[in-house]
Amino acid sequence: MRRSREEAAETRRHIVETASRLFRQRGLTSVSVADIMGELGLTVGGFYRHFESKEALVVEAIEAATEEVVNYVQVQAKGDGAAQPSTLLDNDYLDNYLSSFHVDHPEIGCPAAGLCGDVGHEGLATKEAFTKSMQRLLELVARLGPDVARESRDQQLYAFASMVGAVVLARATSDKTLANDLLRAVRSGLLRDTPRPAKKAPRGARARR
Amino acid sequence: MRRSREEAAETRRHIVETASRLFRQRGLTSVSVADIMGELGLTVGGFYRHFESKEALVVEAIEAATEEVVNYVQVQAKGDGAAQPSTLLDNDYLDNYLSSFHVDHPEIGCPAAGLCGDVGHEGLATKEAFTKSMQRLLELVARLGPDVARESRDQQLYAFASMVGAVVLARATSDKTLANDLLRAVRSGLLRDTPRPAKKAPRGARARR
DNA sequence: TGTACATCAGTGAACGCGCGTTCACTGATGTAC
DNA sequence: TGTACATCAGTGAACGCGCGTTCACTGATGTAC
Repeated sequence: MRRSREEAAETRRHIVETASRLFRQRGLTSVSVADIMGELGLTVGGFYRHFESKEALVVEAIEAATEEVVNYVQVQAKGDGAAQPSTLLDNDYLDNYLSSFHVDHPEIGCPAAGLCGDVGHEGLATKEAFTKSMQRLLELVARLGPDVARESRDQQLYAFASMVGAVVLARATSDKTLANDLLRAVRSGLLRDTPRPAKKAPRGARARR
Repeated sequence: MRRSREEAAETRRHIVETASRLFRQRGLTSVSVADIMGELGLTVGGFYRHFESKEALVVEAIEAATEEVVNYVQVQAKGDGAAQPSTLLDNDYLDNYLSSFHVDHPEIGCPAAGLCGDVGHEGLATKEAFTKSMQRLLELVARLGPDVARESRDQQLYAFASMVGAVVLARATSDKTLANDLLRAVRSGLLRDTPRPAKKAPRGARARR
């Protein structure tokens, strides 16, 4: 039953991809190793040829989910008007993030919004992976987020917290109207707010942290 | 081994109180019925004399946690300067919510922040209880939140999402500095933001939804 | 007020089930000659 | 290039454990007379 190195590597990738999807969709605790392997038509035993523990997979799944959304957002941004990261683009990004589609599809959505609740109850390794993910996502907000978030790190953190909060709360409510109100309120709040006096923000590349 | 009606009622209250604390601290899935009963020195079997299922307890625990923090915040507000709900008070409320203490003590903290991640993966009854909780907490924000949140429902939702987001993310990170940055950024964002032109908000009672 | 009996709060063991992890086994893959 | 053998990806059953829930049982409480 041995598989070639290529096949094994592909299996490993499939496990991480499936885990990253299922964890965001149903939570870290509610998805078992058997669920993930089963989704791939494999049995549990083989899992431990690839990972030391479930927690090790959680860490890689968080990394994979983060790469996935970072790439997606960047491709989107380049794809439709390479010249300048315009306000229009900003709004597309915000609209996508604060959409019913995002609320209804955590499995392909932001890992910060999908996992923040669970990660609070997990071990150090998981929290560290989540922290790295947050830092990557904050870079995205700095480069592609609403104008207000380009001003300062504080503005980025504020925008990020409100966006994640809106999506997480929208997912936790049974009231569709309240969910949509939350999304709309945060969207318009972010588009309206303008930081203090003037101090025009540089549009160019922003130093990585 | 039968207990008096009073004793039984007290046991029931103890179960709800303990559950409300443990659920916020360790999550809905990670706390078992046996954990809760064990904390009270009782055995699991007796649980079902008081509740139809674990989910029924989850619903009551959410309600109890909400009442608890609503009462606490209102008493605080009345307690130290009854005359007017002043800006100073607002800042106390914000400071408490966006504090390291709140991040480190979910068991006595905001149920929206403590449970929103879990509730997304739960059944309808739980989501409905959580929705009611959110509505109660939004009233608090409207009455005691930062000035900005008194202007409109959108402002309340925006403030609420950013506050919950900050606390949930702060709890999920292993980086104390990032956690504190999030709290500070949202706090100063909420205190800075002033809604559009002027349109002074009424300070008096606000209609319940 | 006193007695007989029904009620039922809490016990402790058991139910079937799923969890993360381990392990002997399989047979195709990879390697050494 | 061909053969012998070691490796190891994946299988399937088992490990000990904890889960939510059920149930026969207990004895103090509550009630009917």
